Amino acid sequence: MSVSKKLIPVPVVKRLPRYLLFVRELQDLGHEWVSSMALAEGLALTSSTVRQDLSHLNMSGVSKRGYLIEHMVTVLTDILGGTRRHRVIVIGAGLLGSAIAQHGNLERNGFDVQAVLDVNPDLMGTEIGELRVISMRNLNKVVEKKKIEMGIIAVPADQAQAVADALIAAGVKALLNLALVHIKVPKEVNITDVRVVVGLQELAYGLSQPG
Amino acid sequence: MSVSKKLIPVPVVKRLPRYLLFVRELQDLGHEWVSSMALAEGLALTSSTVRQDLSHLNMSGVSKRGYLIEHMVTVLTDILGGTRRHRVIVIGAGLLGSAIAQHGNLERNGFDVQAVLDVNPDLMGTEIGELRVISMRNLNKVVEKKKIEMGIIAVPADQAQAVADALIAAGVKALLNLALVHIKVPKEVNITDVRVVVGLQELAYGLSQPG
DNA sequence: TAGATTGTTAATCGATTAACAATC
DNA sequence: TAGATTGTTAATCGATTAACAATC
Repeated sequence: MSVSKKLIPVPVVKRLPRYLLFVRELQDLGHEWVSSMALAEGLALTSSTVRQDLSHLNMSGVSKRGYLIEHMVTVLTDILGGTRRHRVIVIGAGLLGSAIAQHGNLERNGFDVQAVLDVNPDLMGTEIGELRVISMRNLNKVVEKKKIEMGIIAVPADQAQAVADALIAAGVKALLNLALVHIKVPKEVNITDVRVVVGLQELAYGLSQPG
Repeated sequence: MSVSKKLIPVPVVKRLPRYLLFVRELQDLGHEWVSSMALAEGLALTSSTVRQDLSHLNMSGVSKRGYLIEHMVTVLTDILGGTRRHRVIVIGAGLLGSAIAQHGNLERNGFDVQAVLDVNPDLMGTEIGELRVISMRNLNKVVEKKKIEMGIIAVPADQAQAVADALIAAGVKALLNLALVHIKVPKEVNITDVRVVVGLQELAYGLSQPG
C-alpha cells in the first residue's frame, strides 16, 4: 500500500510533518474539513502551495468543502512512517541520548526505541526508562536480533563518525545525527541532522539583521 | 562591525553552520587554506554553490590557494552569533530541557543558559548543572534582569503556545521550539523548530522510497 | 610562464505563486 | 443557480549550476 504517486520533492516532504501536526490539532477540536486557505493561514503558506503540496499525496479534496481531515491524518501518518512501527536504537547514554530515548513523542509517532548503547563501561546497566544501557560491543547482535532500521547518534562530536560507520557496517540504513560534526555516509544511507545549537545560530543571524 | 553586505538568502544561512563545522575541523588538522572544491567535496555541494555562498560573506579567496581557514572561522562564527555571547533561558525542566540546559555545545558556541524555568512546583529548586529551576512566575523579572534574548521551549505540546506567548510578552524576540506543535508568533518574532521526531519522520519517508 | 582557482555573469533548473476552468 | 474551492496549467521567482575571464 504505497502512497505517493511519484516522488515527493524534498521541500514538500519537509512541510508534511507540519501539515500533520496542524490537522491533528483540528481533529482534536472536532473539525471535519479543512480548506487549502485554512491550512495556508495556519502554516504561513499560500493556498496555492498547499494545493500543490497535497497534489503529491494520495488524496483529493472536494469543492466548496476542502479536504477531509481524517483522511489527511491517515495519509500523512502513513507517509511519515507512523502507521507501521519503526525500530530504533540510540547510541550514547548521556543526558541528551537518555532524554530522547525516554521521550514519549517517539513512541506516539511510530518509533520504538529498542535499545540504548554506550561505550562507557560505567554506564552499562544504567536504567533508562524500561531499558538498560548495553555495550557498543553488542551493536551487531542487537541490530540483527531486533531488526533495527534507524540509529540515533547522541555521542560527542569526536566519536560520531566512528559510531556512524559502525551502524552502517551493522546494516542500519537511516541515521539521525545529533552530534555537532559533519558525518560522511555512503549515498545509499540516509542521514538527517537535528541540532539545537544550529537552531540557535540561525536565530542569532536573524537577531543581528535590521528587519 | 556588521559582516554581511546585503541580506543572506535563507538556504545559504542554513548551510553556514555546516561550513563552520567543516572548517573548524580542518583547522584542528592544521590546514591553513581550503578551496571551494574541497569544501564542496566535504559538504556534498558543488564548488559553484560554495563560491556563490561565500560571496555573500565578508570574505575573499585567493586564486590558486582558496580561502584562508582562520578567516572563514572568524567570519562564520561572527555571523552565527558565536563572537558575542547570547543570553538564553530554557522553559521546561523535564529530561529534554535539562539535558539541553547542561549541554556544553551551547556555551562553546556563544549561548549562555541563564536560567531554567518550569510551571511544576515539584521541580522548583532542582539543580540543573549550576542552575536551580525557578518558577514561571519569575519569567518577566528574569528576562529583564538577565537581559534574555532567546528562549528555548522544552515543554509538552499543549503548553507550548502559552509559553511562547509569555516569552513574547516578556520581550523575547527569538524562540527555539522543541515541542511538537505549530506555534504562532507575530512576524517580528523569530522562531525555529528543532525536533527529533521530525528528523525520524523524514528518514522514514526516505526508507519507504525505492531509491 | 602555465596552471589552478577565484569571482561573477549567464543559463538552467526547480519551487512557488497566480490564474482559471472544472465542479460540487 | 450562484458561490466557493479544488486541481492543474502557465508565469514568476529564486536558487543552483555552468562557464569563463581575471588573477595569483
